[in-house]
Amino acid sequence: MSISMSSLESPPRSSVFTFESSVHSCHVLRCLDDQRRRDLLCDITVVVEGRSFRAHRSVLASCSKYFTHRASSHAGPGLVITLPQEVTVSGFEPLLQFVYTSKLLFSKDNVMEIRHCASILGFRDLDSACFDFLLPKFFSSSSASFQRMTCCKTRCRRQSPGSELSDIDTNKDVLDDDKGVRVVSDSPVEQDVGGAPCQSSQPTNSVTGCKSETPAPPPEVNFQSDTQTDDSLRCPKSCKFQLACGKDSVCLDVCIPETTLDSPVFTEEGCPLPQSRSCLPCSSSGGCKEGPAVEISGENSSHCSQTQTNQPGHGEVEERVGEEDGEKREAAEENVDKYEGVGEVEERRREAEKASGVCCLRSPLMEVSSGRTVSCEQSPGLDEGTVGTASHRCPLEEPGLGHQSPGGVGEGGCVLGGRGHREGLDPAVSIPSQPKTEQEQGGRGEGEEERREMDRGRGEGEEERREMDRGEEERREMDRGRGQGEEERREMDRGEEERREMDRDRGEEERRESGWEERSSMEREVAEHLAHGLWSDLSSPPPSLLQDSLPETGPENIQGSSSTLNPRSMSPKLDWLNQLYLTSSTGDCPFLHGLDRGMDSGTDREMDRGTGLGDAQLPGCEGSSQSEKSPCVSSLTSGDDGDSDCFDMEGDSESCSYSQKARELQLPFSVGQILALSRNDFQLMLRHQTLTREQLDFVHDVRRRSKNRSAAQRCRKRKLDCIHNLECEIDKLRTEKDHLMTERTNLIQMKLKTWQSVSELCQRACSESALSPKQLQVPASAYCPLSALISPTHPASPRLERRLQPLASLSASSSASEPRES
DNA sequence: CAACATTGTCATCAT
DNA sequence: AAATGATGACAATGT
Repeated sequence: MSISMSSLESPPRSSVFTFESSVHSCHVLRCLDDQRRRDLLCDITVVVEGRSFRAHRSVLASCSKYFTHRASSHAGPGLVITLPQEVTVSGFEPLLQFVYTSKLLFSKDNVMEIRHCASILGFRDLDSACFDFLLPKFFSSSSASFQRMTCCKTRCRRQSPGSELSDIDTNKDVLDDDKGVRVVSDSPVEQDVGGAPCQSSQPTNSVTGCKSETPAPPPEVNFQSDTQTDDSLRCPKSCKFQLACGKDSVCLDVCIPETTLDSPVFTEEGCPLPQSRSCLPCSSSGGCKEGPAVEISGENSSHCSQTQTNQPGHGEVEERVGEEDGEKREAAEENVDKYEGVGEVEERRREAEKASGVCCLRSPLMEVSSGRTVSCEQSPGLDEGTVGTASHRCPLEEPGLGHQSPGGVGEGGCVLGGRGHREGLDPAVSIPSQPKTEQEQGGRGEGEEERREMDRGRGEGEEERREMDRGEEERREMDRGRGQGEEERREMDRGEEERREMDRDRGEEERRESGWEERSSMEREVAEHLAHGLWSDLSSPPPSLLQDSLPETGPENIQGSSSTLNPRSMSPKLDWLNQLYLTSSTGDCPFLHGLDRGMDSGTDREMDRGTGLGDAQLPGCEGSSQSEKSPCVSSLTSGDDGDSDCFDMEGDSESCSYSQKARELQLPFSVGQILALSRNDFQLMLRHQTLTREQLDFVHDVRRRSKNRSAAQRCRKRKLDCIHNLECEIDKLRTEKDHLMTERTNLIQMKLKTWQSVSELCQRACSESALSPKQLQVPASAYCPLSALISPTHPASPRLERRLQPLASLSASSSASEPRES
């Protein structure tokens, strides 16, 4: 994210904020690259095969052990380093570019040289990270090998040391296989060889997130035996995953949007989470140092990266489990990764690249080291190699991308930076801001739309979440039933769509100017979607805290609305709360920096409506900083552990009475906060407040009632749905019964005819064989009792039908033999 | 005013 | 042990 205000590391109640700019490092590296190209401030000359390359020694040293050693041993300016003969220009040049852009351009022709050079020069970020994964992909003729994940690859290497590279060496002839190159360079969606290291090649059902068939993993990959492969690998509902997510909603948010965008989810075992889990490049090796993910194709890399963060076995990041805000921030960053590579533009580029057979590898570590280390900064224990956030991202991009994007260093960072810029850091790279009209037209409808998006994002691709989405659908139906301006809302939704269209157009233009052209409108939508989806859950408290504090705060407080509405200027008593907001508010979200405005207006109004407090009662609301608000999704959906649910304040009277009581009790926070805070935040709030027994009881009472209220609503809705489903079932069964009855009638008629023909045949047989009917009846009775002949309409028993069959065949044979006899 | 629907709340159980 | 969700039951309110 471009801006994040974190204060977790600061002691509670002390309003210390940290400004973090994730675009800063991106800019730095970009500038350095620019300087290198213009030979500005370069202090080292690298000679390779007689050719000189100017660069900055510190930059080179930061990426290469070789240069670290050589450059540090030479103090003066004008250092000239002649590389060993083994290092070739074709191998070194891409590496140099990689150093300054974090993107590695390579083709099947020079990949080995690059790797060789990287190995010689000690490129930490590339050697094991990239080539250990990449080369086998290039040289493996088996598509199955492409389904392996990076982490697994690393693990496999450990399991069977040297197997990979030796395979490479012995299979160089496969290098020319276009398949390999294409795979590496392209999106794996339609390919028989999974380009992404972290998933199988089979697209999954976009709804279930599961695929029907799971190709057998390559022999050397043993997912089952891998220590990383626990239940959480296979089960999206695994506790571990949820723990890592902080809440399941996060996981879902993370998982869903791809499906929403028809971007297939690749899974390892048919479920989306395994894939994400299995994408952990670092966890397997206990840190990214050993093997940062070298992922292929933006889409899937994004899949992986974004979910990795939520994974428990995530190296050092795992240690931060429990630091919710850190996770939230991290998850948000990962959303950017997801944002990356998803888009038509990139798709086209990949196709073009596929044709050229040239790939571009972006190093996650470079990105990290280049700046997107927000989480890192918050986790002092993380070193460069273990920087969790970006180390999961190893998208492979086409060369054009790198060139076209000035912010080549760290796409994700740039994406974030874009938003960050938009928030004032650098208008030059801004994404078009939402029109002001958005706020006006947004209102309820947009809030609803955004919420739907959030819920969509939260729900698709995961069964449980779908359940919740259904709940949301139900809730919407309830809303419709209540006649809450559904038409108007649709109108607003349409308006929102149009606005987005306009935004897209404008955005394309601006992005072209600012070097963001690789971000398609679709990608941006994805970003919005993700941001909203994720942030809705991640930051449920802030909006409520901000907004719901209003009803609670009396006129006296409203007068000092600046302090009431602005969490950063709230009473010192609530400083810790400020931190709470800031660490999980839209301010953290790179997407929402540019998106929250319209949405917030919608949610504001929604909340206002819910609380029965309109704008008139909230004079400060309009003036409050938008970035300080984040969407609060009032949802009846359940399933999350209560961390994400915002309170649906339906009961105005209750809320008012609560507010009155709260005032009487002199609660230091509002009822809205009580209701809207997540469980953890709520407990945190209570912990930070010294409340009397009465106050505590009240707070818990209010919270319990509100939760129960929404639970009752859900329950009733479910019940109604159940009834409806049963009614549908009854109808269906009725229809089936009618059908069966008709069929029965037909069968009875057929049976009657059959009996008639049989009796005729019997009679003919008697007459032709000159037997008396009695004589014939004796043997025939064994098969065809007369009673049945007399009343053929009587439901025949299966036994009777069985008896009839040989008789019928007998009759048929006899009738067939008749002509011969005659 | 009765009948019905809706909604909030409580009690209880399960997780 | 506490918090939470689900659900049956009851009461208040609205239609």
